[in-house]
Amino acid sequence: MDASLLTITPGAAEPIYRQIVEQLRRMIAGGQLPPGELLPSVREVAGFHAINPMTVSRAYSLLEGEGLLERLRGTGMAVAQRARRARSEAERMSLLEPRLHDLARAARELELPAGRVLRRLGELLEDGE
Amino acid sequence: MDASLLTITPGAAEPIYRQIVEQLRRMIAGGQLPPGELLPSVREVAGFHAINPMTVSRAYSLLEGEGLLERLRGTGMAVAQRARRARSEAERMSLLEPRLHDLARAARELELPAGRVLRRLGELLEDGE
Amino acid sequence: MDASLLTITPGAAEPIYRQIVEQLRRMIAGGQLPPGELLPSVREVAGFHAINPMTVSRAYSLLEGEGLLERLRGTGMAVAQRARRARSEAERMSLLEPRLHDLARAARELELPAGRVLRRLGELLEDGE
Amino acid sequence: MDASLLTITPGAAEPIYRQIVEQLRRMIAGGQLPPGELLPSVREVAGFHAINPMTVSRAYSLLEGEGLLERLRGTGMAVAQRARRARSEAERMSLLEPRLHDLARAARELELPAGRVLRRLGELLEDGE
DNA sequence: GTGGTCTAGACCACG
DNA sequence: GTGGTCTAGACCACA
Repeated sequence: MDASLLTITPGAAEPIYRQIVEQLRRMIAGGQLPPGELLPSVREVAGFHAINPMTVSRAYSLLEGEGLLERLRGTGMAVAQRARRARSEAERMSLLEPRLHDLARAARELELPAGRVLRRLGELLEDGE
Repeated sequence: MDASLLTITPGAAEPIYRQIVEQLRRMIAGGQLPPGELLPSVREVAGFHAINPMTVSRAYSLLEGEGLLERLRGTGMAVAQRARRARSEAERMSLLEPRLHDLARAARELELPAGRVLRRLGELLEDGE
Repeated sequence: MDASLLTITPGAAEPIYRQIVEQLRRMIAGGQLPPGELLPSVREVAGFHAINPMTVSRAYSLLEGEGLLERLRGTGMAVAQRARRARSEAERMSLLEPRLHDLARAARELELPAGRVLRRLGELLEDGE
Repeated sequence: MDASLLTITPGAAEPIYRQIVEQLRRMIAGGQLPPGELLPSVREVAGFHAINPMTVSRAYSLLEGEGLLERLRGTGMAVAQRARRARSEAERMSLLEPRLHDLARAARELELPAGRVLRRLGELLEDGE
Protein backbone atom coordinates (compact mmCIF):
# COMPACT_ATOMS: atom_id res chain seq x y z
CA MET A 1 0.00 0.00 0.00
CA ASP A 2 1.15 3.50 -0.73
CA ALA A 3 1.21 6.52 1.56
CA SER A 4 -0.59 8.52 -1.10
CA LEU A 5 -3.72 6.43 -0.63
CA LEU A 6 -4.35 8.07 2.71
CA THR A 7 -6.18 11.35 2.71
CA ILE A 8 -5.13 13.66 5.50
CA THR A 9 -6.92 16.90 6.21
CA PRO A 10 -5.04 18.88 8.83
CA GLY A 11 -7.23 21.41 10.53
CA ALA A 12 -10.31 19.24 10.22
CA ALA A 13 -12.41 18.69 13.30
CA GLU A 14 -11.46 15.04 13.32
CA PRO A 15 -7.94 14.66 14.68
CA ILE A 16 -5.32 13.44 12.22
CA TYR A 17 -4.53 10.19 13.97
CA ARG A 18 -8.18 9.32 13.94
CA GLN A 19 -8.55 10.13 10.27
CA ILE A 20 -5.88 7.56 9.62
CA VAL A 21 -7.41 5.00 11.94
CA GLU A 22 -10.87 5.22 10.41
CA GLN A 23 -9.67 5.13 6.84
CA LEU A 24 -7.54 2.08 7.41
CA ARG A 25 -10.27 0.39 9.38
CA ARG A 26 -12.66 0.80 6.47
CA MET A 27 -10.15 -0.21 3.84
CA ILE A 28 -9.44 -3.38 5.78
CA ALA A 29 -13.11 -4.13 6.32
CA GLY A 30 -13.79 -3.48 2.66
CA GLY A 31 -11.08 -5.83 1.57
CA GLN A 32 -9.09 -3.14 -0.19
CA LEU A 33 -6.27 -3.98 2.20
CA PRO A 34 -6.03 -7.77 2.45
CA PRO A 35 -4.40 -9.60 5.37
CA GLY A 36 -0.64 -9.56 5.06
CA GLU A 37 -0.58 -6.30 3.12
CA LEU A 38 2.34 -4.18 4.23
CA LEU A 39 1.56 -0.62 5.27
CA PRO A 40 3.75 2.35 4.39
CA SER A 41 6.25 3.06 7.13
CA VAL A 42 5.52 5.63 9.79
CA ARG A 43 8.24 7.87 8.44
CA GLU A 44 6.97 7.52 4.91
CA VAL A 45 3.44 8.55 5.78
CA ALA A 46 4.69 11.33 8.02
CA GLY A 47 6.99 12.65 5.33
CA PHE A 48 4.46 12.42 2.54
CA HIS A 49 1.77 14.28 4.43
CA ALA A 50 4.11 16.55 6.34
CA ILE A 51 2.91 15.48 9.75
CA ASN A 52 4.68 14.27 12.82
CA PRO A 53 5.77 10.61 12.85
CA MET A 54 4.34 10.17 16.30
CA THR A 55 0.91 11.03 15.03
CA VAL A 56 1.10 8.25 12.49
CA SER A 57 2.59 5.89 15.01
CA ARG A 58 -0.27 6.54 17.33
CA ALA A 59 -2.78 5.54 14.67
CA TYR A 60 -0.89 2.35 13.89
CA SER A 61 -0.62 1.45 17.56
CA LEU A 62 -4.34 1.85 18.08
CA LEU A 63 -5.08 -0.44 15.17
CA GLU A 64 -2.56 -2.93 16.47
CA GLY A 65 -4.39 -2.84 19.79
CA GLU A 66 -7.61 -3.60 17.97
CA GLY A 67 -5.98 -6.58 16.34
CA LEU A 68 -6.35 -5.18 12.83
CA LEU A 69 -2.64 -4.60 12.28
CA GLU A 70 0.35 -6.56 13.42
CA ARG A 71 3.95 -5.53 13.88
CA LEU A 72 6.49 -7.41 11.87
CA ARG A 73 9.60 -6.62 13.81
CA GLY A 74 12.19 -4.88 11.76
CA THR A 75 9.90 -4.87 8.75
CA GLY A 76 6.97 -2.65 9.57
CA MET A 77 3.24 -2.96 10.07
CA ALA A 78 0.96 -5.23 8.11
CA VAL A 79 -2.71 -6.05 8.02
CA ALA A 80 -3.17 -8.82 10.57
CA GLN A 81 -3.77 -12.32 9.29
CA ARG A 82 -6.58 -12.71 11.76
CA ALA A 83 -8.25 -9.51 10.57
CA ARG A 84 -11.62 -10.55 9.26
CA ARG A 85 -10.98 -10.16 5.56
CA ALA A 86 -14.15 -10.05 3.54
CA ARG A 87 -16.78 -9.04 5.99
CA SER A 88 -20.26 -9.60 4.70
CA GLU A 89 -21.91 -6.68 2.99
CA ALA A 90 -24.36 -6.44 5.87
CA GLU A 91 -21.54 -6.09 8.35
CA ARG A 92 -19.85 -3.41 6.32
CA MET A 93 -23.16 -1.68 5.91
CA SER A 94 -23.54 -1.54 9.66
CA LEU A 95 -20.31 0.42 9.88
CA LEU A 96 -21.99 3.08 7.79
CA GLU A 97 -25.21 3.23 9.79
CA PRO A 98 -24.26 5.97 12.27
CA ARG A 99 -23.25 8.27 9.45
CA LEU A 100 -26.46 7.50 7.61
CA HIS A 101 -28.57 8.34 10.63
CA ASP A 102 -26.74 11.60 11.16
CA LEU A 103 -27.23 12.52 7.56
CA ALA A 104 -30.93 11.66 7.54
CA ARG A 105 -31.47 13.66 10.66
CA ALA A 106 -29.65 16.69 9.34
CA ALA A 107 -31.56 16.51 6.07
CA ARG A 108 -34.83 16.35 7.93
CA GLU A 109 -33.99 19.30 10.11
CA LEU A 110 -33.07 21.25 7.01
CA GLU A 111 -36.43 20.25 5.51
CA LEU A 112 -34.78 19.00 2.38
CA PRO A 113 -36.75 16.71 0.08
CA ALA A 114 -35.53 13.11 0.11
CA GLY A 115 -35.26 12.99 -3.64
CA ARG A 116 -32.83 15.82 -3.84
CA VAL A 117 -30.58 14.37 -1.17
CA LEU A 118 -30.58 10.95 -2.74
CA ARG A 119 -29.85 12.32 -6.18
CA ARG A 120 -26.87 14.26 -4.92
CA LEU A 121 -25.51 11.32 -2.99
CA GLY A 122 -25.92 9.19 -6.08
CA GLU A 123 -23.73 11.57 -8.02
CA LEU A 124 -21.04 11.54 -5.38
CA LEU A 125 -21.02 7.76 -5.20
CA GLU A 126 -20.50 7.58 -8.96
CA ASP A 127 -17.73 10.14 -8.95
CA GLY A 128 -15.41 8.04 -6.93
CA GLU A 129 -15.57 5.11 -9.24
CA MET B 1 -40.26 25.30 21.44
CA ASP B 2 -39.81 22.62 24.04
CA ALA B 3 -36.62 21.36 25.63
CA SER B 4 -37.58 17.81 24.74
CA LEU B 5 -37.13 18.56 21.03
CA LEU B 6 -33.40 18.69 21.46
CA THR B 7 -31.53 15.43 21.30
CA ILE B 8 -28.48 15.40 23.56
CA THR B 9 -26.02 12.56 23.68
CA PRO B 10 -23.45 13.13 26.40
CA GLY B 11 -20.40 11.01 25.85
CA ALA B 12 -20.74 11.29 22.08
CA ALA B 13 -17.74 12.39 20.10
CA GLU B 14 -19.41 15.66 19.21
CA PRO B 15 -19.28 18.03 22.17
CA ILE B 16 -22.58 18.82 23.80
CA TYR B 17 -22.64 22.55 23.07
CA ARG B 18 -22.07 21.81 19.43
CA GLN B 19 -24.83 19.26 19.31
CA ILE B 20 -27.16 22.00 20.47
CA VAL B 21 -25.78 24.61 18.12
CA GLU B 22 -26.03 22.44 15.04
CA GLN B 23 -29.50 21.21 15.76
CA LEU B 24 -30.86 24.68 16.34
CA ARG B 25 -29.04 26.05 13.32
CA ARG B 26 -30.65 23.47 11.09
CA MET B 27 -34.07 23.83 12.63
CA ILE B 28 -33.92 27.54 12.00
CA ALA B 29 -32.64 27.15 8.46
CA GLY B 30 -35.31 24.57 7.74
CA GLY B 31 -38.06 26.82 9.03
CA GLN B 32 -39.05 24.46 11.80
CA LEU B 33 -38.22 27.26 14.20
CA PRO B 34 -39.66 30.47 12.73
CA PRO B 35 -38.41 33.96 13.68
CA GLY B 36 -39.82 35.03 17.01
CA GLU B 37 -40.13 31.50 18.32
CA LEU B 38 -39.17 31.42 21.98
CA LEU B 39 -36.51 28.97 23.05
CA PRO B 40 -36.59 26.99 26.29
CA SER B 41 -34.59 28.65 29.06
CA VAL B 42 -31.03 27.62 29.80
CA ARG B 43 -32.19 26.15 33.09
CA GLU B 44 -34.96 24.22 31.46
CA VAL B 45 -32.71 22.63 28.87
CA ALA B 46 -29.98 21.94 31.39
CA GLY B 47 -32.41 20.43 33.86
CA PHE B 48 -34.23 18.31 31.29
CA HIS B 49 -31.07 16.80 29.85
CA ALA B 50 -29.05 16.80 33.04
CA ILE B 51 -26.20 18.78 31.61
CA ASN B 52 -24.26 21.81 32.78
CA PRO B 53 -26.15 25.12 32.34
CA MET B 54 -22.93 26.75 31.19
CA THR B 55 -22.87 24.39 28.26
CA VAL B 56 -26.34 25.41 27.14
CA SER B 57 -25.56 29.04 27.69
CA ARG B 58 -22.50 28.73 25.54
CA ALA B 59 -24.50 27.27 22.68
CA TYR B 60 -27.07 30.06 22.89
CA SER B 61 -24.36 32.71 22.98
CA LEU B 62 -22.71 31.31 19.89
CA LEU B 63 -25.97 31.41 17.99
CA GLU B 64 -26.62 34.90 19.25
CA GLY B 65 -23.22 35.87 17.93
CA GLU B 66 -24.21 34.45 14.56
CA GLY B 67 -27.34 36.55 14.62
CA LEU B 68 -29.62 33.54 14.59
CA LEU B 69 -30.93 34.10 18.11
CA GLU B 70 -31.66 37.27 19.99
CA ARG B 71 -31.88 37.92 23.68
CA LEU B 72 -35.26 39.28 24.79
CA ARG B 73 -34.60 40.97 28.11
CA GLY B 74 -36.51 39.36 30.89
CA THR B 75 -38.07 36.86 28.56
CA GLY B 76 -35.32 34.64 27.24
CA MET B 77 -33.91 33.78 23.88
CA ALA B 78 -35.87 33.74 20.67
CA VAL B 79 -35.18 33.08 17.03
CA ALA B 80 -34.05 36.40 15.61
CA GLN B 81 -36.39 38.32 13.36
CA ARG B 82 -33.54 38.94 11.00
CA ALA B 83 -32.69 35.24 10.85
CA ARG B 84 -33.07 34.29 7.27
CA ARG B 85 -36.03 32.03 7.60
CA ALA B 86 -36.57 29.92 4.54
CA ARG B 87 -33.20 29.86 2.88
CA SER B 88 -33.32 28.60 -0.64
CA GLU B 89 -33.20 24.87 -1.02
CA ALA B 90 -29.83 25.17 -2.71
CA GLU B 91 -28.43 27.04 0.25
CA ARG B 92 -29.74 24.48 2.68
CA MET B 93 -28.41 21.74 0.47
CA SER B 94 -24.97 23.23 0.66
CA LEU B 95 -25.04 22.82 4.43
CA LEU B 96 -25.35 19.11 3.84
CA GLU B 97 -22.51 18.81 1.35
CA PRO B 98 -19.63 18.03 3.73
CA ARG B 99 -21.60 15.21 5.32
CA LEU B 100 -22.48 13.85 1.90
CA HIS B 101 -18.86 13.81 0.79
CA ASP B 102 -17.79 12.04 3.97
CA LEU B 103 -20.48 9.48 3.52
CA ALA B 104 -19.65 8.81 -0.10
CA ARG B 105 -16.01 8.38 0.73
CA ALA B 106 -16.70 6.00 3.60
CA ALA B 107 -19.04 3.96 1.41
CA ARG B 108 -16.38 3.69 -1.26
CA GLU B 109 -13.72 2.58 1.20
CA LEU B 110 -16.10 -0.05 2.50
CA GLU B 111 -16.66 -1.18 -1.08
CA LEU B 112 -20.40 -0.92 -0.70
CA PRO B 113 -22.58 -0.78 -3.83
CA ALA B 114 -24.20 2.61 -4.42
CA GLY B 115 -27.65 1.12 -4.73
CA ARG B 116 -27.61 -0.41 -1.33
CA VAL B 117 -26.46 2.80 0.33
CA LEU B 118 -29.07 4.87 -1.46
CA ARG B 119 -31.83 2.44 -0.62
CA ARG B 120 -30.95 2.48 3.06
CA LEU B 121 -30.73 6.25 3.15
CA GLY B 122 -34.07 6.43 1.44
CA GLU B 123 -35.62 4.36 4.20
CA LEU B 124 -34.16 6.54 6.89
CA LEU B 125 -35.36 9.71 5.19
CA GLU B 126 -38.90 8.29 5.06
CA ASP B 127 -38.85 7.17 8.68
CA GLY B 128 -38.49 10.60 10.09
CA GLU B 129 -41.40 12.05 8.22
CA MET C 1 -8.33 7.15 44.19
CA ASP C 2 -4.99 8.71 44.92
CA ALA C 3 -1.98 9.15 42.68
CA SER C 4 0.21 7.59 45.34
CA LEU C 5 -1.49 4.23 44.84
CA LEU C 6 0.24 3.82 41.52
CA THR C 7 3.72 2.38 41.53
CA ILE C 8 5.91 3.72 38.75
CA THR C 9 9.34 2.32 38.04
CA PRO C 10 11.10 4.46 35.45
CA GLY C 11 13.88 2.61 33.75
CA ALA C 12 12.09 -0.72 34.02
CA ALA C 13 11.81 -2.85 30.92
CA GLU C 14 8.05 -2.35 30.89
CA PRO C 15 7.26 1.12 29.55
CA ILE C 16 5.74 3.55 32.01
CA TYR C 17 2.42 3.95 30.26
CA ARG C 18 2.00 0.22 30.26
CA GLN C 19 2.84 -0.07 33.93
CA ILE C 20 -0.04 2.27 34.58
CA VAL C 21 -2.39 0.45 32.24
CA GLU C 22 -1.76 -2.94 33.75
CA GLN C 23 -2.00 -1.80 37.33
CA LEU C 24 -5.28 -0.05 36.76
CA ARG C 25 -6.63 -2.96 34.75
CA ARG C 26 -5.95 -5.29 37.65
CA MET C 27 -7.27 -2.94 40.28
CA ILE C 28 -10.49 -2.60 38.34
CA ALA C 29 -10.79 -6.34 37.75
CA GLY C 30 -10.07 -6.97 41.41
CA GLY C 31 -12.75 -4.55 42.51
CA GLN C 32 -10.32 -2.28 44.30
CA LEU C 33 -11.49 0.44 41.93
CA PRO C 34 -15.27 0.23 41.66
CA PRO C 35 -17.27 1.64 38.74
CA GLY C 36 -17.68 5.36 39.08
CA GLU C 37 -14.48 5.80 41.03
CA LEU C 38 -12.72 8.99 39.93
CA LEU C 39 -9.09 8.65 38.92
CA PRO C 40 -6.41 11.17 39.83
CA SER C 41 -5.99 13.75 37.09
CA VAL C 42 -3.35 13.37 34.44
CA ARG C 43 -1.46 16.33 35.83
CA GLU C 44 -1.68 14.99 39.35
CA VAL C 45 -0.21 11.62 38.46
CA ALA C 46 2.41 13.21 36.25
CA GLY C 47 3.42 15.65 38.96
CA PHE C 48 3.48 13.08 41.74
CA HIS C 49 5.67 10.64 39.85
CA ALA C 50 7.65 13.25 37.96
CA ILE C 51 6.75 11.94 34.55
CA ASN C 52 5.35 13.57 31.46
CA PRO C 53 1.59 14.22 31.42
CA MET C 54 1.33 12.76 27.96
CA THR C 55 2.61 9.46 29.22
CA VAL C 56 -0.19 9.29 31.74
CA SER C 57 -2.70 10.50 29.21
CA ARG C 58 -1.70 7.75 26.89
CA ALA C 59 -2.40 5.13 29.54
CA TYR C 60 -5.80 6.62 30.31
CA SER C 61 -6.72 6.79 26.64
CA LEU C 62 -5.87 3.17 26.10
CA LEU C 63 -8.06 2.13 28.99
CA GLU C 64 -10.82 4.33 27.68
CA GLY C 65 -10.50 2.55 24.35
CA GLU C 66 -10.88 -0.75 26.15
CA GLY C 67 -14.04 0.50 27.79
CA LEU C 68 -12.61 0.28 31.29
CA LEU C 69 -12.50 4.02 31.86
CA GLU C 70 -14.81 6.77 30.73
CA ARG C 71 -14.20 10.46 30.27
CA LEU C 72 -16.39 12.74 32.29
CA ARG C 73 -15.96 15.93 30.34
CA GLY C 74 -14.56 18.70 32.41
CA THR C 75 -14.29 16.42 35.42
CA GLY C 76 -11.74 13.79 34.61
CA MET C 77 -11.60 10.06 34.10
CA ALA C 78 -13.59 7.51 36.05
CA VAL C 79 -13.95 3.75 36.11
CA ALA C 80 -16.63 2.98 33.55
CA GLN C 81 -20.02 1.95 34.83
CA ARG C 82 -20.07 -0.87 32.34
CA ALA C 83 -16.70 -2.13 33.53
CA ARG C 84 -17.30 -5.60 34.85
CA ARG C 85 -16.93 -4.92 38.54
CA ALA C 86 -16.38 -8.09 40.54
CA ARG C 87 -15.17 -10.57 38.03
CA SER C 88 -15.30 -14.11 39.25
CA GLU C 89 -12.24 -15.41 40.98
CA ALA C 90 -11.70 -17.79 38.09
CA GLU C 91 -11.68 -14.92 35.61
CA ARG C 92 -9.23 -12.93 37.68
CA MET C 93 -7.11 -16.02 38.07
CA SER C 94 -6.93 -16.34 34.30
CA LEU C 95 -5.34 -12.90 34.13
CA LEU C 96 -2.51 -14.29 36.21
CA GLU C 97 -1.98 -17.43 34.18
CA PRO C 98 0.65 -16.15 31.72
CA ARG C 99 2.80 -14.90 34.57
CA LEU C 100 2.40 -18.21 36.37
CA HIS C 101 3.50 -20.17 33.33
CA ASP C 102 6.52 -17.97 32.84
CA LEU C 103 7.49 -18.40 36.44
CA ALA C 104 7.05 -22.15 36.40
CA ARG C 105 9.12 -22.42 33.30
CA ALA C 106 11.91 -20.28 34.67
CA ALA C 107 11.94 -22.25 37.90
CA ARG C 108 12.18 -25.50 36.01
CA GLU C 109 15.01 -24.28 33.84
CA LEU C 110 16.83 -23.20 36.98
CA GLU C 111 16.23 -26.65 38.42
CA LEU C 112 14.79 -25.22 41.57
CA PRO C 113 12.72 -27.49 43.83
CA ALA C 114 9.01 -26.67 43.77
CA GLY C 115 8.81 -26.46 47.55
CA ARG C 116 11.36 -23.72 47.80
CA VAL C 117 9.68 -21.62 45.13
CA LEU C 118 6.26 -22.04 46.68
CA ARG C 119 7.53 -21.19 50.14
CA ARG C 120 9.13 -17.99 48.91
CA LEU C 121 6.05 -16.95 46.99
CA GLY C 122 3.95 -17.63 50.06
CA GLU C 123 6.08 -15.22 52.06
CA LEU C 124 5.75 -12.51 49.44
CA LEU C 125 1.99 -12.93 49.24
CA GLU C 126 1.73 -12.51 53.00
CA ASP C 127 3.94 -9.44 53.06
CA GLY C 128 1.64 -7.33 51.02
CA GLU C 129 -1.35 -7.91 53.21
CA MET D 1 21.66 -29.64 22.49
CA ASP D 2 18.92 -29.51 19.93
CA ALA D 3 17.30 -26.45 18.37
CA SER D 4 13.89 -27.83 19.29
CA LEU D 5 14.62 -27.35 22.99
CA LEU D 6 14.32 -23.59 22.61
CA THR D 7 10.88 -22.11 22.79
CA ILE D 8 10.50 -19.08 20.55
CA THR D 9 7.39 -16.96 20.47
CA PRO D 10 7.64 -14.32 17.76
CA GLY D 11 5.15 -11.56 18.33
CA ALA D 12 5.51 -11.86 22.10
CA ALA D 13 6.28 -8.76 24.12
CA GLU D 14 9.72 -10.04 24.98
CA PRO D 15 12.07 -9.63 22.02
CA ILE D 16 13.24 -12.81 20.37
CA TYR D 17 16.94 -12.45 21.08
CA ARG D 18 16.16 -11.99 24.73
CA GLN D 19 13.94 -15.06 24.84
CA ILE D 20 16.92 -17.04 23.64
CA VAL D 21 19.37 -15.39 26.01
CA GLU D 22 17.26 -15.92 29.09
CA GLN D 23 16.42 -19.50 28.34
CA LEU D 24 20.02 -20.45 27.72
CA ARG D 25 21.19 -18.54 30.76
CA ARG D 26 18.79 -20.45 32.98
CA MET D 27 19.54 -23.81 31.41
CA ILE D 28 23.21 -23.24 32.03
CA ALA D 29 22.69 -22.04 35.57
CA GLY D 30 20.41 -24.98 36.25
CA GLY D 31 22.96 -27.46 34.95
CA GLN D 32 20.72 -28.67 32.17
CA LEU D 33 23.41 -27.53 29.79
CA PRO D 34 26.78 -28.62 31.21
CA PRO D 35 30.10 -26.99 30.29
CA GLY D 36 31.30 -28.22 26.92
CA GLU D 37 27.80 -28.91 25.62
CA LEU D 38 27.61 -27.93 21.98
CA LEU D 39 24.88 -25.53 20.94
CA PRO D 40 22.92 -25.81 17.70
CA SER D 41 24.34 -23.60 14.96
CA VAL D 42 22.91 -20.17 14.27
CA ARG D 43 21.58 -21.44 10.95
CA GLU D 44 19.98 -24.42 12.57
CA VAL D 45 18.14 -22.40 15.19
CA ALA D 46 17.14 -19.74 12.70
CA GLY D 47 15.90 -22.30 10.22
CA PHE D 48 14.04 -24.37 12.75
CA HIS D 49 12.17 -21.41 14.23
CA ALA D 50 11.92 -19.37 11.05
CA ILE D 51 13.61 -16.32 12.52
CA ASN D 52 16.39 -14.06 11.37
CA PRO D 53 19.89 -15.58 11.79
CA MET D 54 21.15 -12.19 12.98
CA THR D 55 18.79 -12.46 15.91
CA VAL D 56 20.22 -15.80 16.99
CA SER D 57 23.73 -14.60 16.44
CA ARG D 58 23.10 -11.61 18.61
CA ALA D 59 21.88 -13.80 21.46
CA TYR D 60 24.92 -16.04 21.21
CA SER D 61 27.26 -13.06 21.13
CA LEU D 62 25.71 -11.61 24.24
CA LEU D 63 26.17 -14.84 26.11
CA GLU D 64 29.71 -15.10 24.83
CA GLY D 65 30.29 -11.62 26.19
CA GLU D 66 29.02 -12.78 29.54
CA GLY D 67 31.45 -15.67 29.46
CA LEU D 68 28.71 -18.28 29.46
CA LEU D 69 29.40 -19.48 25.93
CA GLU D 70 32.63 -19.84 24.04
CA ARG D 71 33.32 -19.97 20.35
CA LEU D 72 35.01 -23.17 19.21
CA ARG D 73 36.61 -22.32 15.90
CA GLY D 74 35.22 -24.36 13.10
CA THR D 75 32.91 -26.21 15.42
CA GLY D 76 30.40 -23.72 16.76
CA MET D 77 29.38 -22.40 20.14
CA ALA D 78 29.55 -24.40 23.32
CA VAL D 79 28.84 -23.81 26.98
CA ALA D 80 32.04 -22.33 28.39
CA GLN D 81 34.23 -24.50 30.57
CA ARG D 82 34.55 -21.60 32.98
CA ALA D 83 30.79 -21.16 33.16
CA ARG D 84 29.87 -21.66 36.75
CA ARG D 85 28.00 -24.87 36.40
CA ALA D 86 25.94 -25.67 39.42
CA ARG D 87 25.41 -22.39 41.12
CA SER D 88 24.15 -22.70 44.65
CA GLU D 89 20.43 -23.02 45.03
CA ALA D 90 20.33 -19.65 46.76
CA GLU D 91 22.04 -18.03 43.83
CA ARG D 92 19.65 -19.56 41.36
CA MET D 93 16.75 -18.60 43.57
CA SER D 94 17.84 -14.98 43.44
CA LEU D 95 17.46 -15.06 39.66
CA LEU D 96 13.80 -15.80 40.21
CA GLU D 97 13.15 -13.05 42.76
CA PRO D 98 12.05 -10.25 40.38
CA ARG D 99 9.48 -12.50 38.76
CA LEU D 100 8.22 -13.58 42.17
CA HIS D 101 7.75 -10.02 43.29
CA ASP D 102 5.88 -9.10 40.14
CA LEU D 103 3.64 -12.08 40.53
CA ALA D 104 2.86 -11.39 44.18
CA ARG D 105 2.01 -7.81 43.36
CA ALA D 106 -0.27 -8.73 40.48
CA ALA D 107 -2.03 -11.32 42.63
CA ARG D 108 -2.62 -8.76 45.33
CA GLU D 109 -4.03 -6.22 42.90
CA LEU D 110 -6.36 -8.87 41.57
CA GLU D 111 -7.42 -9.62 45.14
CA LEU D 112 -6.72 -13.28 44.71
CA PRO D 113 -6.32 -15.47 47.81
CA ALA D 114 -2.77 -16.68 48.39
CA GLY D 115 -3.88 -20.28 48.68
CA ARG D 116 -5.37 -20.38 45.24
CA VAL D 117 -2.31 -18.85 43.63
CA LEU D 118 0.05 -21.22 45.40
CA ARG D 119 -2.03 -24.24 44.51
CA ARG D 120 -2.06 -23.31 40.86
CA LEU D 121 1.65 -22.66 40.76
CA GLY D 122 2.20 -26.00 42.45
CA GLU D 123 0.32 -27.72 39.65
CA LEU D 124 2.35 -25.98 36.98
CA LEU D 125 5.62 -26.84 38.69
CA GLU D 126 4.63 -30.52 38.76
CA ASP D 127 3.51 -30.55 35.15
CA GLY D 128 6.88 -29.75 33.76
CA GLU D 129 8.60 -32.59 35.52
C1' DG E 1 -10.05 23.10 36.46
C1' DT E 2 -10.23 18.74 33.12
C1' DG E 3 -8.24 15.85 28.97
C1' DG E 4 -6.74 16.00 23.76
C1' DT E 5 -3.72 16.93 20.05
C1' DC E 6 0.34 18.00 17.81
C1' DT E 7 5.14 19.18 17.31
C1' DA E 8 10.24 18.72 17.38
C1' DG E 9 13.62 16.16 18.80
C1' DA E 10 16.14 12.68 21.36
C1' DC E 11 17.21 8.05 22.31
C1' DC E 12 16.36 3.09 22.34
C1' DA E 13 15.28 -1.67 20.61
C1' DC E 14 14.91 -4.76 16.97
C1' DG E 15 16.25 -7.24 12.68
C1' DG F 1 16.01 0.26 7.79
C1' DT F 2 11.68 -0.53 11.10
C1' DG F 3 8.56 1.04 15.25
C1' DG F 4 8.51 2.53 20.46
C1' DT F 5 9.04 5.59 24.22
C1' DC F 6 9.58 9.76 26.47
C1' DT F 7 10.18 14.69 27.02
C1' DA F 8 9.13 19.67 26.94
C1' DG F 9 6.14 22.76 25.54
C1' DA F 10 2.43 24.83 22.97
C1' DC F 11 -2.33 25.32 21.99
C1' DC F 12 -7.14 23.81 21.89
C1' DA F 13 -11.72 22.15 23.58
C1' DC F 14 -14.78 21.30 27.20
C1' DA F 15 -17.50 22.14 31.52
